[in-house]
Amino acid sequence: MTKIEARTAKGMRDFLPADMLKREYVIGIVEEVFQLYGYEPLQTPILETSETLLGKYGEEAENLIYSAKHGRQRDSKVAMRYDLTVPLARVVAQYENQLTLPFKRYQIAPVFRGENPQRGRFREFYQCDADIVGVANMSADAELVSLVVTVVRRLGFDKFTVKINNRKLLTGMGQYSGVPDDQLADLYRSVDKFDKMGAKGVAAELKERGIADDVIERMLTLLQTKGEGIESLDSVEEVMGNFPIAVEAINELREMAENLKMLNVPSENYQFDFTVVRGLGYYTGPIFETVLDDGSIGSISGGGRYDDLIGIFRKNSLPTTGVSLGIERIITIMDEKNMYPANIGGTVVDVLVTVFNKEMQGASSALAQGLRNAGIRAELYMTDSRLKLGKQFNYADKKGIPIVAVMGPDEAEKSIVRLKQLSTGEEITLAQSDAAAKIREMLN
RNA sequence: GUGGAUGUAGCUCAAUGGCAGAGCACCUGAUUGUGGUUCAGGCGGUUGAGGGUUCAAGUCCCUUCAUCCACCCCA
Repeated sequence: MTKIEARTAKGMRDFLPADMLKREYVIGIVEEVFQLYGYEPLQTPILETSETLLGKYGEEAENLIYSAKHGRQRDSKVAMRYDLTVPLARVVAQYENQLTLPFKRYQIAPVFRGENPQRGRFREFYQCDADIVGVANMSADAELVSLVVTVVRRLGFDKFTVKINNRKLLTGMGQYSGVPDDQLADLYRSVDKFDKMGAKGVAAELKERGIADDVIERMLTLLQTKGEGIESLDSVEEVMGNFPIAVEAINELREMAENLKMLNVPSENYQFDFTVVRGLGYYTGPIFETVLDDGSIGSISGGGRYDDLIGIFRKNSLPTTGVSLGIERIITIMDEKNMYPANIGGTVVDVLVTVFNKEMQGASSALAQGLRNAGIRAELYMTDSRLKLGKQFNYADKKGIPIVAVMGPDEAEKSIVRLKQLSTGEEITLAQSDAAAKIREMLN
């Protein structure tokens, strides 16, 4: 029989135990902070009806949506979720009578995109979303920024910035500069590359798209408006005070700034940056994304307001804003910089209980069960070959199990046990009834 | 979708067109109540796949597949 090559599909990954322990550490912090801010868990299916997913993300993104069908189906009527935001909109519309507004939910789950994988980018990846449905004012948007800052700080990052902009402001700038309405999308796409290409690169690309030189110049000057805190907002308002949509945008950002202050968000962790665009089509108001100051990877979180999305599933829309943490990128960086506590990774086992010989298996099993009942994560040694203590120690050492409990005839007879801490080689003998307490002490 | 790089043992990699190798890992023993070190031995291959050139191909040529990196886009 020919063997099937063991491999994962393109862009898909397995997480072995050592990786999973790190992921669970990161996800645990994210979830803890989400709950600290009062967000509730939600789970939705991986498969949604195609109708639910299509037409929400823009043409380019739509090409990356996986469809799914079973063997007896000719056409695919369902597709794999592309993010967690559209499913949320669906849920809100579907269960509105069971939900109390404002609805604050979080969801940590895999999503699927048929992109070409590269560093920190995969076809299946986890998103960690927190969203607020039913609040139109900026206290919601500011809370999300505060939430992101708290998560990222707790994970051990200190040099990072949440860049904040407003879709309405971009539209206003386009109108002021004289960009035709039908070219606004092109404009956004080019401006989005500001980080990589700089002002000159963006200018060149806009020119290529057929936008006039003087328009480009006005636009780029506005985009690059800089200033401490809300100063940049003042400067932009001076120029665009006559454009209602720009004024609306600026007022929203001012309101956000006030709220961020009330929430004590460290000022070095956020700034207004008018070059932030964000790709997804559904954003309508403030938008934000988080970048590490050393620029080592793309954004590690993104979000913004999408007041119209729920309206696709329901007669009246609901004001909604949300944020998504890019946990895969965060983990990529944390792996590279080894930002995990020392006790993360390796194994979950606290103690290995040895088995001296076949006759002694009962005594060892009883000890292991006793430890488990006391809350100690105990592994009972198992093998198909000859039982040898040396091999059992070797096994514990290789797996990174910190403590070995030696249980032999002498110990069984006297109801004692020998505990050995592998890191120090230190060994003590004590009553079996005291073992759990002692192990707990040795683990600290 | 576009461009570049790379595919040899489980992993990391060698091998002028001339016998497919090393290190690590794994298993066994030295060592029948104690791990990391050491020593001895063992397991392990359709050189990604298919075709071509040649007395001879891991090596050269063609095709194809896969992976990685970058672009596009995005978390």
